[in-house]
Amino acid sequence: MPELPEVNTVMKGFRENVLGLKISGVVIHDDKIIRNVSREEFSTALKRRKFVDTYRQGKYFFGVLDNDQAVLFHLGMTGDLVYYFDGNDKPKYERFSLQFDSGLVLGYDDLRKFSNILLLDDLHKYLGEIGLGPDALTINYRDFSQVFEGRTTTLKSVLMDQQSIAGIGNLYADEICYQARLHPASVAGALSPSHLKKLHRLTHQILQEACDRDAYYKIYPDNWFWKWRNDSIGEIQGKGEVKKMKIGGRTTYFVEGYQVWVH
DNA sequence: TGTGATGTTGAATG
DNA sequence: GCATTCAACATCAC
Repeated sequence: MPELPEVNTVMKGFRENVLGLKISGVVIHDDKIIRNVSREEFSTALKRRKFVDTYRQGKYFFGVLDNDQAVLFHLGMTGDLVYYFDGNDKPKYERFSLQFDSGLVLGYDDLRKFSNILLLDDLHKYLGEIGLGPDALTINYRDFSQVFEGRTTTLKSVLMDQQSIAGIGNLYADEICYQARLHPASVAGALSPSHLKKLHRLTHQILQEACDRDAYYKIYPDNWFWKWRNDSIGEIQGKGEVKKMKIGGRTTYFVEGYQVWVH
């Protein structure tokens, strides 16, 4: 689920619900869910503190504490934040929860446990260490086009490479390729400046529109590829047949003939 | 029933 | 260095 717009929406909810509230308790159900410190260290660090800010780069979002430490919420494939007052509303796969003075509980729900939850002293230092690329919403054209230079892999693989551009996952990569009318298996380094300009513009546009709609795909624009990107594979009127293939190990949908293969 | 696929990523391999 | 594959985990659809 979570690519940049989904993470941005989760972060918005976090800001609206818990910013400024004092943390009164921490409950950890799964010992491995906090990856870099023990459950005791995590609890001690958070108790009686407040989140005062958030930060996001790509799919990585941080809650910043009032002592400048930060908690990374990297949601993996199935991570989500759930807010409740009544213990009966606890999500099914809650791995840990934070209790606030107001009685509100923030539950961290994660079925598949691919998430990365870290307690960090310096979030920007951490981002440097993992070499995360510039955020896909704000990357400028020069940086964007540079990451394609000399690359022999596919267009889609570069779009999804978090060290090149942070925030694009499987679904939005397909959407960008479709709207750019470029085949996702096009050779990245073979794309012309006009292709790259179009890709850069669409990346911003698509992710921004998705963020504006709070990643609620039911209200995505009608002309998006989104609704055809499923297994009831058919024909898009006047464009071509919807096909499926593996690119970079990921299931990829595209419209044959409509999306030009540059190589 | 077993098999393969699922939005994430990092580590291992070629 | 770069590109690709697999593993981490739990569930679901066929």
